[in-house]
Amino acid sequence: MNIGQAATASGVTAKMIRYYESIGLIEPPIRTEAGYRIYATEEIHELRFIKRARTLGFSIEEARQLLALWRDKSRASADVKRFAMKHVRDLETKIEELQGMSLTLRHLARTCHGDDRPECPILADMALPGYDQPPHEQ
Amino acid sequence: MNIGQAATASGVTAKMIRYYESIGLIEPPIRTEAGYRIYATEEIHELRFIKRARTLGFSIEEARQLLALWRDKSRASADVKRFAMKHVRDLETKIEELQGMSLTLRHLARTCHGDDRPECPILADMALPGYDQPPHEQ
DNA sequence: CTTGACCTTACAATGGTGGGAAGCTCCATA
DNA sequence: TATGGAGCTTCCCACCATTGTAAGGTCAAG
Repeated sequence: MNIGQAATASGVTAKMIRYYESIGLIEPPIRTEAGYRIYATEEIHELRFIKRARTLGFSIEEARQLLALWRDKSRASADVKRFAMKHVRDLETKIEELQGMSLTLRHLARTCHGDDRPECPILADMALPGYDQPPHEQ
Repeated sequence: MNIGQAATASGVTAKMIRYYESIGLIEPPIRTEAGYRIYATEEIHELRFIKRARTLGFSIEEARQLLALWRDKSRASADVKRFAMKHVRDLETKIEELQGMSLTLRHLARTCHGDDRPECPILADMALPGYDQPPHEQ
């Protein structure tokens, strides 16, 4: 199985497979005489694992740690669960941030007439001072 | 007002002010004889506007468009509102993506015992095939 | 044997931001 | 007045994850 087939089978582009190899996320595979990378089922599984981790929003470094947990057959499932729940909290923090932005903008938009006239509280608000850092200086 | 004071007044770091200038987001300010950038109240307002737009999750290119709308005193408020609501939809799409990830991980974590034993459905699931692209090949 | 698809490496760009080096300027204090 | 330190200047590099491109080698089908 060469890199193109591995890409199709795993859902990771050939480009990214080479990149993951270059950063040591996956082991360099054996090569043909001509220098072509050859992947076995085992490697495809790893790539799929990585792909799935990325889809779930784990960073590459986190995927690296997950891979380590995956390979370590003797680690406690509690370790994995802790790791996963930490990521869930990270995701939810991010979600709350975005919801804050969305809500603020919705509120602003609601007060905007949205007609031919130029007056617009959205832009007016954005020019207001002291919004990003609440005023708490000396 | 030099760049450091402008940074403090606007909440945008000096570093980023120079960057915004370099990409043409703000106009190059006048300089002292020694080459120091000098900012007036007007520019501080623009920087604050940009900062606020970024805080609300607009990209720099979007901030550029918002600035154009802001400067154009005759544009219809409907244009601004449309722009803002488009961004709200973008934000909500992103939120849904993250919620999908979070939910999936929560479900997986719930089925994981989280004890000393190594069996863990979280990692088992992540190695499963055909998850990221639903199976619809030939 | 040619052609085209695929492989190889290497380098650049993206979006925002931070970090740092090397050199100049300003201002206060000794 | 000299000195020192803070702040300014430009320039280049790093991050993360991914994509694009270019120049060249290889494989398989026609």
